[in-house]
Amino acid sequence: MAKEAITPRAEDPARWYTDVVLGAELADYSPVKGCMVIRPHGYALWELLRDELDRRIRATGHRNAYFPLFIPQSFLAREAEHVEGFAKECAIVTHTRLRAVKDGDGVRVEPDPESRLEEPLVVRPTSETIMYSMFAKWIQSYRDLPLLLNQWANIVRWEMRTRLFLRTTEFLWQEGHTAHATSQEAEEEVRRMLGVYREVAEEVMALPVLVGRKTEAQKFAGALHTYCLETMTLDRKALQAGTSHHLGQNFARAFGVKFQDAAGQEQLVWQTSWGVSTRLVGALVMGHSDDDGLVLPPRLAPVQVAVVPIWKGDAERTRICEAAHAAGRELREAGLRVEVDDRDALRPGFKYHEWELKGVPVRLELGPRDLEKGQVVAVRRDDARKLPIPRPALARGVRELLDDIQGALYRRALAFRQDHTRSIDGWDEFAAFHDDPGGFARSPFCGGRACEEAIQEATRATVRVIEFDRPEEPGRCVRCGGAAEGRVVFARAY
RNA sequence: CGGGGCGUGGCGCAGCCUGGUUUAGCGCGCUUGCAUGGGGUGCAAGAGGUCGGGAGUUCGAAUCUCCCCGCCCCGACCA
Repeated sequence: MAKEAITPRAEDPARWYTDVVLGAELADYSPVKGCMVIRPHGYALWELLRDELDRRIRATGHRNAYFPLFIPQSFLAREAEHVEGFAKECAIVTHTRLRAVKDGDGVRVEPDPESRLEEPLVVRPTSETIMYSMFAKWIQSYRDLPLLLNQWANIVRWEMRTRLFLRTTEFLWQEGHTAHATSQEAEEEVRRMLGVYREVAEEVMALPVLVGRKTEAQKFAGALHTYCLETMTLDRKALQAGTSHHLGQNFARAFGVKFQDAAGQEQLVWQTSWGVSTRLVGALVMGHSDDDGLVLPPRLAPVQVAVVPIWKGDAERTRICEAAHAAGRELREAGLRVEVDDRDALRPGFKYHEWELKGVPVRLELGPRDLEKGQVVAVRRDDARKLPIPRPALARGVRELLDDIQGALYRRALAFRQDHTRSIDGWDEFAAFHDDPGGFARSPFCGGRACEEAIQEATRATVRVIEFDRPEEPGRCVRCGGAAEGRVVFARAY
């Protein structure tokens, strides 16, 4: 029977996650600590996700641009909170040349002292500073506003502890940066883009998310306030899936991003920034996969359908493979991403496991018996159910199946989150909850920073989100008993 | 940065405590051939290792000692 390729989630969620990512060939460890190689299957997934996001970012009026990887060190220092937030995780370029030095029998290289830079360059941990230095140059008049830019880029944050996709030293992301004439316009922008993220998360990734505001302690360094999406992983932790910041005029002041309004008055712009990253791929794995490997929502699966021909002997092989390729062509013409697995020397069972490991939503089995009956046997990745589809209705049948799986994955994830979300008012129950079942605790919170720290100290849980749609519900803070306006969501987080 | 674990063919490990019958072995994978083919296929033949690095102890080191390096996991920090 089956060889155990993957550590069961119940046994060790951390290893399970790593096993799924490596086994599905999404990524691999790189020679550089904390960095990863995104393999073709993982990159294809990212590209599909990127396209979904990019389309919506453009549709909301933004244009793509590209700013440099390197930022003058002094730029980071211009906005006080921002420095504090990022100083501890920056990679710095100090030299521009290597030189070869004889070392015993061999040669080693070292930075050439002659090439030391006068001002070191920081490898961008995010691009606010370099972008806004340019905004200051481009924006003169209220007629130049709003400025709506987006950039697809890699960034580097020197994290102490990394995990494939969820937190890597270098990662890929999209960062939107906008400038507006009024605070209200900026606020609308911040919420609009959060809505875009929510739509992609829920409709494309089939991941239900909570949306709302971050506390002072959790917001972006340099922002007025931060909005976010939080999703629940299958080990019941919270994972921040996207953020959208109202930057106010903090950076405008620091970089002199000013415009003349219609009345001829000079004013500082109001700015926003928002981003999602390759972490979303991790969220996807953490949100749907099982002990057999990756489970992908059809809308993002690089391979939506794997056709596995089943034959006995050479004569049959030709016939069956022909039929399998014909089915594959038909599905491709219907706009689906299809792989026909006609590899010889591998038995069907092996292929089943392999495609399951890679998360392919639908597998089609086509053997002599099916050919006879004029059908194809479809097998769903999400619940392993098999159902025959009459050959003439193939494309329509598969499409419907994919749509059904997309919906089922969302509902399953939503039910999981609901099952592990609890309203908790008392401290003892609250403290125990995060240890034992774990999940999201909706609890009254006073909003105090010290209180939040004390809670984290005691339970390792933090405020993940103050939901937009929370009911007004005066109560007593779960920790200090002080006045609380309503409940916030607490959880341990990635 | 603290705690734990681990470095032995591509991957996973055994051997180490008690140094020498080890020419360093096993499973998986890989190559070739034949058979097989509706849930991880069988047989046969092969390729592949300076035992993480350095120094030391010893007649002799994968095995003992010291130093260094790297990786994974768990915490503090973070998208």
